[in-house]
Amino acid sequence: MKKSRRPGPERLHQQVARKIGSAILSGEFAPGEHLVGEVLQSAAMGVSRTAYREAMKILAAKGLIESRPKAGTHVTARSRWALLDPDVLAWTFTGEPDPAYVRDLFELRGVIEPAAAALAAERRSEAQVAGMRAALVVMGSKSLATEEGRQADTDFHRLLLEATGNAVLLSLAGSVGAAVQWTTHFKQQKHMAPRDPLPEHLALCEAIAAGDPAQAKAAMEDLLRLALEDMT
Amino acid sequence: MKKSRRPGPERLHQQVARKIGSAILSGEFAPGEHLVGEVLQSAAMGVSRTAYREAMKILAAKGLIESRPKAGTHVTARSRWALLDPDVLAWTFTGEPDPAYVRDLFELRGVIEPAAAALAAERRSEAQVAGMRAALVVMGSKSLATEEGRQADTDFHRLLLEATGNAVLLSLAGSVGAAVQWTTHFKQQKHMAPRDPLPEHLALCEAIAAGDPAQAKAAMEDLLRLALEDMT
DNA sequence: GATCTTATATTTGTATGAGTATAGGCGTGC
DNA sequence: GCACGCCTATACTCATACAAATATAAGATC
Repeated sequence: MKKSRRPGPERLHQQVARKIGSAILSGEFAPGEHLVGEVLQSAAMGVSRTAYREAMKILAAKGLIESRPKAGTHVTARSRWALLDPDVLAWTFTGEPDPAYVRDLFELRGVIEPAAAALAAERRSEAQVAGMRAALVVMGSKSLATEEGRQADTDFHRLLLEATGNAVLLSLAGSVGAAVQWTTHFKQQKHMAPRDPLPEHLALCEAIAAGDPAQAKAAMEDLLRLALEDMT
Repeated sequence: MKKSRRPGPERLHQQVARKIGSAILSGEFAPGEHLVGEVLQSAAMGVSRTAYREAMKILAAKGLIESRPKAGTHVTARSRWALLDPDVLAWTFTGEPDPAYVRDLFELRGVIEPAAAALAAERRSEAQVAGMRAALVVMGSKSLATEEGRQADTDFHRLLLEATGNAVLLSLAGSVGAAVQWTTHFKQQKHMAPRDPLPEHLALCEAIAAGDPAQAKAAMEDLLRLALEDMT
């Protein structure tokens, strides 16, 4: 699940953010719990205060923690966490993901993507249809077990969200896409052979190409239902 | 729009993050554009490199920028921005918000909240119903022009999302809620007297209390349609 | 005795300067 | 023309010192 485009080594402050972030998301640090001070903690981890503080700023930016002078740093309430942030998602899936969390994720997907499919059917351009078809051709030749196959799948869903012409929906693409990638990753890990999802994708694509919102929505709902059945 | 619970002064690195972040969101720095180096920029803003770098870490955590040694710091593609992040939202609304952006925001709300209302109708607890009713009582006594009235409105929608039992949906609550607050803020600024939205809220609340998903969804769609009519 | 005021100590925030590591650009050589 | 390795710009990391803020406790006042 490495990002092929950025092979650069993980910076020190990113490592620290990942460690503490994973600890928070795994429940090792509960909401409301106070972390030990910068000086002690950075010394304990063997990094400078600068690197540690920059990591804290990252976590604070994602809503996981909150710091104030004298009061120290404490984990915020779960409702304030940016659960759809790509990093938070990745940190969540470092350990065993909470089944309820995966369920919630698919539920959200079930809300967003059918509506997005309907919007895409209304507004898609010819170029976007061509792009989606091209992605499906790749999916047809490569399996989802390959990196290229998964990339084509992700591309297809991103193109669909782009076709909605809604920038906010598109900003969810990275999140939902990442979530889907992680779940398929787990699917692979458990040696479950997923069904070939190509037919549903083709039906969806054609509904969008035809400009039929209702049918596109129905096709997406079919696709998600079958994908969820594969999971459980 | 000040957070009454945290009156503390804005830290220096937060100020820097807000300034640069606002500049990015307003289009002053276009995606792909390179920012000048740390040393020069921090000196130009009259802050230390420490504060400036911590601000950069915040912006990077929200997906707005990306930094690498030698390559420098550049603004990332818009599709990678966390547009639903509370800070990003606030920075967006410091200037004149893009009408298309507001439209996209309401469109997303139109996708999420009806589905959430349906889920809430199925899963809400009695305590949650009581809480929602209490919020509506406050809304009935105080106008939306008052801080208490707006707070009650926000509370109602947050309780609704809590009642879905979906943590990911709940994490969107802060974002969508903030977005709604900002738009009503603009509504007030333009001296438009919004209609009293209480009747629709009551109908929605009763549908959820009755455990009727379809009716709850319809009631929420009514509410949003009327709210949007008020805006335009 | 209760409440407001003030002092203090602790923790995060800011500043500065030095040194390291990464990677883009450029020249050299093949 | 192309591949390789050096050079240098830039962000990254470190160490240290000082400033600002604020929760807590001590003190003053009613």
